[in-house]
Amino acid sequence: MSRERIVPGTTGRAATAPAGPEGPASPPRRRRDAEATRARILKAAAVEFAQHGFAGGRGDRIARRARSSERMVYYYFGSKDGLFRAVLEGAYASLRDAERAVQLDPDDPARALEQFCRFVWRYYADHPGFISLLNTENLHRARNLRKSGRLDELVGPVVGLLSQLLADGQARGLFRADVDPVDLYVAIAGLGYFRLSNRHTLSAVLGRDMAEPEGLERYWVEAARMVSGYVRAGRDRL
Amino acid sequence: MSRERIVPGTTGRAATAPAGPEGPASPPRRRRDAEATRARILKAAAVEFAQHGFAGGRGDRIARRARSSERMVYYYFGSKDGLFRAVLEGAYASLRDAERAVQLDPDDPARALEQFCRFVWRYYADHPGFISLLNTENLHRARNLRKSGRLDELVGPVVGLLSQLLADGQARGLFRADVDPVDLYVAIAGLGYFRLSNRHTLSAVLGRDMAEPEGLERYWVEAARMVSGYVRAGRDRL
Amino acid sequence: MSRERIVPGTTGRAATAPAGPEGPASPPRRRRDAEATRARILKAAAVEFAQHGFAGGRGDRIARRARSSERMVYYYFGSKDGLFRAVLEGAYASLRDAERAVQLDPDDPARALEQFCRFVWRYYADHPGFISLLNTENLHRARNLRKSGRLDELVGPVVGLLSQLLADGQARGLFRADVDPVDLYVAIAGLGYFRLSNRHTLSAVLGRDMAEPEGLERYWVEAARMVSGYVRAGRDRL
Amino acid sequence: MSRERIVPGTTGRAATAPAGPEGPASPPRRRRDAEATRARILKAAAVEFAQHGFAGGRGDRIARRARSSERMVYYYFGSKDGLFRAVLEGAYASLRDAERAVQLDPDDPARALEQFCRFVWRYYADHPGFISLLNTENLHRARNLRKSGRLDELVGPVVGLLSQLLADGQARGLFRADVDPVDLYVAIAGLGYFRLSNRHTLSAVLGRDMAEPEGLERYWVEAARMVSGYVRAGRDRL
DNA sequence: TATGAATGAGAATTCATTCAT
DNA sequence: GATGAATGAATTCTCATTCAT
Repeated sequence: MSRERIVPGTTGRAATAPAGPEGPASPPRRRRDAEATRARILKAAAVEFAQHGFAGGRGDRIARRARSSERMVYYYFGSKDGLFRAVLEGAYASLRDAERAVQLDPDDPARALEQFCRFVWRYYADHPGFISLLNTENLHRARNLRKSGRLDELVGPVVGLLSQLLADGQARGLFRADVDPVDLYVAIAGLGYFRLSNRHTLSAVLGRDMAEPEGLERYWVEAARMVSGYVRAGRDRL
Repeated sequence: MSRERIVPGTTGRAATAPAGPEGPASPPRRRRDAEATRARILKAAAVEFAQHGFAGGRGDRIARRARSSERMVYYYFGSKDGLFRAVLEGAYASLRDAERAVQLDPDDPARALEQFCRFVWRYYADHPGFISLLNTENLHRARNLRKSGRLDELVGPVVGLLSQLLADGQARGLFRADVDPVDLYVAIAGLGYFRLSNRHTLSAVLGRDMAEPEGLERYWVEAARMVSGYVRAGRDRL
Repeated sequence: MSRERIVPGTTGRAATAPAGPEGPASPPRRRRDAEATRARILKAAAVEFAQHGFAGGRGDRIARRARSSERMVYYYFGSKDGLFRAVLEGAYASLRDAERAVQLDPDDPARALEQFCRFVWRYYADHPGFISLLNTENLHRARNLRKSGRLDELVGPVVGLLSQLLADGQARGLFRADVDPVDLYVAIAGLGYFRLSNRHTLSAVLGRDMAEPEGLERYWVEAARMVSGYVRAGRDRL
Repeated sequence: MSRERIVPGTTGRAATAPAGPEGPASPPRRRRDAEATRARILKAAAVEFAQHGFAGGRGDRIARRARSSERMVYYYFGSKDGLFRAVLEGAYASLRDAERAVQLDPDDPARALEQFCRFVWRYYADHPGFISLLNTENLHRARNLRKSGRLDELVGPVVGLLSQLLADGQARGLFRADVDPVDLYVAIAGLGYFRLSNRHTLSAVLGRDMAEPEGLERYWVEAARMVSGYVRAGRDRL
């Protein structure tokens, strides 16, 4: 593990080369094989690590799911560690891309805040594998993330969005002035994350399916109320 | 793994029965040793699984930390699965015991609610291993917990306490009437859990140490406000 | 490789526990199994490494030759490195034991010198595996030997013997006074070592079997002359 | 390994033919590149095999050091075996070339003998990789050398030179008559070879750096005395 | 002449577990 | 109640090599 190795293929995202003047119809040339193989492995690994964690993740299952060989895993990613890191980076990159695409109502900070919450929570609900990956990475004390080198690139604009939104609301006298955006983000995230990340133990203990859509929707409605009420102006002295 | 085996020794907590009125008496020699060994293994395993997860947990490290042998691990717990289950049960039992001991102000529901939140959050802060164990168990879709058989016995009174507290507040016209205690519990728990369970990735991404005591305290103050504001009567229509 | 591991069994030589009053007839008790297994592996490894070097040595062949399993190799020696180190230490220990047992004529330094040469040369001829092991260890720049920790214990009295012998001869006026014992030892050793260590390439190139007993004996006779002539008094000015 | 394959390009030395009378001319482009690549690979392989032996030698390291690819290694040399053989042949060819160039004083056999020794010993000192290669080839029982086919071509005139020199000295009554040139050559070679080939273990055991220039020079002086004394006439009966 | 992708076979090492006493 | 010896079956990773272009 962790030995430095020369690794072929592109490290970045798959070739989304602009089609250019020759039109969009270029056939999948041979070269794509490499990237396709690499991508299949990466995807299979994401599933495997999400399902079994890092230590529990098995190379042969990844290879099988990717319709490739264990050998290719090492060819493209060098080590199990390297593969996990690539999966993790991919997961963060996807989140960042989603964050960049969020649409918040610029004219209604209160509405925008709810949209923000909904985006965060829905992302968790739609990406259970991401939650699992984060848990695994935290088990590792974020060592892969810290080693990544691409960290800057991977961090999304989410806190910035929230800051902006809060500033807007404050400027309009709608929101109170003493809210820390980072802490608020953590609170919002926690409200959505925990219910899903711990759904199995919670379901076992509380006797209620935590991921069931209607219950989840009801919960989100209340959680959004909690957040909205908290930021509302005129409630500072509580 | 997983094979059921007949295993000697008690499965429950070690006999730490207070000697009581019969005096200090000579300690039962042999039995004592056995239970001491078993307890050391259990503790060592709790540390190991918290640090490395289930799949990443190593029998030899557990044995070494317990100043015992791998052989003894199997002697007492039958399998790695069995050992993990025992650790998990122990963790839940400890939580339950703590929950049973919570003191909430019976005359001031608002204060009681804050005490409740503080208890939950502090428990997480004081038991990082418990968080890790829960994450691992959720990775396993709670299969150990569900298989446990002792589940009833392990579930603490925490939701009951919250329900009671809410009912008190409602009766006094302090709290709104439409709060679901389970969802509120999940929200409270999430507010405290996520920040700590994901502290390493959050710290890496947000550039702020999420477990640092002062920051944590400030966060808890705000989170408590969020919860208090949410349950307060007269805010239903929001 | 090289990870520290707890390794069972004695690290030293096999139990040559003095029989004591109960007589020498103690039957091979169970306990001996471990040492017997360990010894078989060690011997098999010595053969394997001598035949194929370290990198070319195969664990499965060692296991097969030892009538054991690869697993046991790791049980007893922790790693391939550890096994090689044990083999090397064993080889040096055997040499040291042989050196301790050399008999040199105390009354005839000239004769003693020839006995000394003969001992060294014969040891090489009788232990081709030792030569191969030394070559392998030199390929590794003696890293195992230096890491050994038991180095003092492993170095034999051979240079001391030669020094003594030279001193005796000088005291009697038989040997010249300016001979460096270490350099002389290296010269003597080289005279015997090279012919055997390089016998295959030499045989191929020179067209004569370098290890053939009669040719070897003739060579030794001449080499002994060379050494004797060199140390003889009255030849200093050459 | 070992499979015979049809391989392009010359097996012998790269075309370093002096341009001669036909002038400097424009260098043949393509061919030049190919041979340069081949030569770089060969050199890199020599270093790699000298450093790690045959089994320990790694194709990727060779490729990297040669600023080429593993693929090219196979393109030019067909197999690891083939590559090693080429390296070995190159090493012997270089030795032969050096031997052909030795200058021995034709008028002073005693001096010539010392020159001979010095040449042999210095060659070892200047070519530690050659020593390592020989050791590796002896580990393989000289199978590559024997299979080479170019063996005649590769054997240098060194024993012939020594024979001639001895005959000269005998003719002049300076040297004794019963010296076997092959055995003497082996003795001389051994005196120089062993100290360097085993320098690491010797240094570890004897506590003195065997390759340190001054110590080495002193040793050579004494070793030359040993050889000179041995061949001198009038000492036959010893 | 060159190269990137791919690979089967095997290597070292580890893991959870059991046997015999 | 305890232990040292043993092990089958993985598991990660490497190696020399070949394919297709």
